[in-house]
Parts: sequence; C-alpha cells; structure tokens
Amino acid sequence: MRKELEEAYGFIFEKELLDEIVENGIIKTASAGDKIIEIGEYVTGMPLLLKGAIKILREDNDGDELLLYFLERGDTCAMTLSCCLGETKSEIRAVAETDTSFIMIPISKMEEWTAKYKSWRNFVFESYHSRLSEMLDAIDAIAFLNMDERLMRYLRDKAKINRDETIHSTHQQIAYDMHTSRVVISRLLKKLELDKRISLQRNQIKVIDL
Amino acid sequence: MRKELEEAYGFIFEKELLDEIVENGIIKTASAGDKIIEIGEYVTGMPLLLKGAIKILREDNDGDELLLYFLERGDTCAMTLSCCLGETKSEIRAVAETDTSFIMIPISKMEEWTAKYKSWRNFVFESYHSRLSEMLDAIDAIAFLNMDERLMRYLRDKAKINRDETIHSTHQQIAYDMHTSRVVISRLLKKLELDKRISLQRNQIKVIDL
DNA sequence: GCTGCTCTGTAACTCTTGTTACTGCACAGG
DNA sequence: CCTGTGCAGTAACAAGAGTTACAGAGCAGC
Repeated sequence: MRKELEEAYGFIFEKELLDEIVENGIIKTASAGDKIIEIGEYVTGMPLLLKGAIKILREDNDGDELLLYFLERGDTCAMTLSCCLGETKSEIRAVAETDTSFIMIPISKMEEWTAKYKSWRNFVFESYHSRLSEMLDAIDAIAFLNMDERLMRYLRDKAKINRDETIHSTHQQIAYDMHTSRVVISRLLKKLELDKRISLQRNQIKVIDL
Repeated sequence: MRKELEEAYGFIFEKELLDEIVENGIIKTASAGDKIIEIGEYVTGMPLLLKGAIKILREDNDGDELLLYFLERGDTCAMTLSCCLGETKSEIRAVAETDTSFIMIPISKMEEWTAKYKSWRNFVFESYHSRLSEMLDAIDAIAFLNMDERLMRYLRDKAKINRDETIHSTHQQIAYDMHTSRVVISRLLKKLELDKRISLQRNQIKVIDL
C-alpha cells in the first residue's frame, strides 16, 4: 500500500499525512464492471484512487443512465466527499471502468485532516474544482453538442482513460453511457467509419483519427 | 452590514468569524440584470449573498447561453470559490436576477479561515455540496427531460426565486436561459395556457398550477 | 389617433434523434 | 459442422425541436 500510495500521492501529501493514510485507510479492489457505489447508498468513506479508472454515472427515474465523467489515479470522488460530510446518500453510481484499487478513508479522519493538514485541504478543494469542471464539460456536451460530436468525445475519452486506441465495447454499452439508443450509435459509428476516422469490428472500435 | 450579515449567516458562523467578515469583507450591490462575473475574468474574491438572487450561466463557443442554477441569500458561488484557490479564470457568468447585495471576501482570508474556523469549513463544504447537487439537477433536466417539462421547471424555479407567481420575462429571455429558440418557448407556453396551468400577457406569465 | 417598435402567435418546413422491425454475421459450445 | 445467441447494419417511420417567415397585438411617444 505504501509504495502505491507514494506513487500516486507522494508528491502532494506530506510524510505525516501519508503515514496517517497508511494507518487508517483500508485498501480495496474492484474488477472492471464492478459496481462500487450505488445511488441511494450511504457513503462510508472516501476513496483515493491508486490504480485503474472509475466511471461516474447519473440515473433518472426510469433507470436511464448517463455517464458524467471518469476518475483516474490521483483522483477522488468529490460527490462522495460531500456525501460523507453531510452523511447523505449517494446521488451517483460509480462503476469500475478497468480493474482498480483504491484506499478508503473513514469519514471521521477526513474532517480531522482538513483542519490539520494544508496539503489535504488543498487536495480536497482541488478535487472539488476538478469535479465541478468535469460536470461543466458534461453539461456542455449534452447541451451544446450533437450526438456525433458527443460520440467522438466519448470515444476519445474512453481511449485515453483505458490507454488503448481500441475500444472494447458493444454499441449497446456506448448507448447506455450516452443515454441514447443502440441504433443511433450504430448509425453514427458507421458514418465515422466511412469518414475513415475509426474502424469497426465486432465488440471493438479502433480509433484512427478523432 | 453587520445586521444583514447576521440575518443571513448569524446562525451558522461563530461570533469571531462574523467579526472578521465585517472587518475584511467589502459590501457590493448589483441591480437586476447587471453582470457580476464574466467568463474568463479572474476572480478576486468570494461573494456571500445577503439579499436578492443571482443566476449562474454557462456559455458555449457560439455565445449560446444555458442557465445552470440560481443562488439565494445564504449561498455562495462554489465556482468562484475553487477559482479563487486555483487563481484561475471564471468558467461561468453570474448575472443579478433581482437587485442584490453581497459581501466580497478577499482570497487571502479564505484559506486562513478554512484552517481556523470549523463553521467556515463546514459552510464551504456544504456550499460545494449544494452546487454539485444543483449541477446534477441541471444535468438531469437537459439529459432526461423534454422541453415542456424543462420549461415548467424553469417557471417554477423563477417564481420561487423571485417570490412572485407572475414572471416578468419575454419569451425571448426565457429562450436564452434555456438555450432554445423563442418560437419553441411561445409554442410550449401557449400549450401550457390551453391546459390552464399558466396565463399569458405581454411581458408576463402568471403561474396558476405547475 | 397615428406611428413605430417590440413582443407574441402560428403555419410550414427541415433536421436530428428516437423507435420499430427485420436481416445477416460472428462466435461459442455442443 | 450445426445451431443458438448476441451483436451489428439498415430501412422506414415517428416525434421533438429548431428555423423561417409573416401577421397581428400591445404599448410608448408624439
């Protein structure tokens, strides 16, 4: 734990804080596709991502999903964070995008460290800022962009997060994330292929130029 | 300033903090319609709303606007907040919805108080939490709702914020806020009127039952 | 009361996205 | 090699929202 923690957070947290994290944190792992937090669940701690990526989703009353953003190493979930402090239920769903490992920090320590460590405060604020920015990006995308542009954005993000130019998803899975229908995604992907920006095979999409 | 401050924040901040706010804050006012912060501007402080309401807007590259949410007495702008700490430019526009007054807190004090006062920390975190929730609501609206439902939501919010069941806006202004066209809004408003949920006059909309 | 301006109502059309329905292909497992 | 299942391609249509264009209503200033 120590080694991974230092790789991801060593340059932003001071030594004493790292010690406290090692002492109080619980290491957890999740495999790609695992649900990490469900909407309506009480949040028991705050995760510090060490490895892998997590996707954060919103759901409406009919069960329709929408991808908000991805978290990577060095990120934490600000949503969780404010839930912890308010002891409220989660408003989002978190699903492991790849195999992940993270450290869970108990709620009690969070408040303590906020008073005690400047680096922790900065991290927490920085995290809120990043998350708000990402929410704004998500809003921009759904409010101002057409489906084809949103799809390109999605494919770019997905390739980046997975560090793989080949995306291993079905059209249906993409449709869920983007809150649209499979037919629409197939249609647009085919158009992108004709434009020589991607190439399509069963269960995978290869990014050529987006 | 003292009196208004205590009315809005007296029950959440301790006395010493209130003293510091009075000492360091600068009181400002804005008339309905005034721009308070513009996108790309550097943020010089953090506003504590005393009176009135502010609307927070996002803009895309073509200058198209979208209303994100309203702020009221007791609120602060978390966006501003994270901009302050990061010394970055504003990502949003803030416009006075009604005549407003607020206290500007200089950046330097914010960090100091975060270490010093628990009530300030809680306020800041609480504020982030509220703003994130409101962003989620905004996302829900544009992602999951149709125009007619979004319009009803808008009218409800607007009536609530202004404490006035009669909304004094033109269809064009509503269209700007909702990032659509005037014709669409006129069409839907007429439909709502036929359903006896609102009544329409020139420059005003009276909410009957939404 | 006339004039000019802004605001609203409406029709007709286009475009994008969503829906339904069907076809065929790919692959795993017998 | 056959077959079932899931995945992808495509057509045809429906619905919602955006666009253009124009007519007329309301109101302020003269």
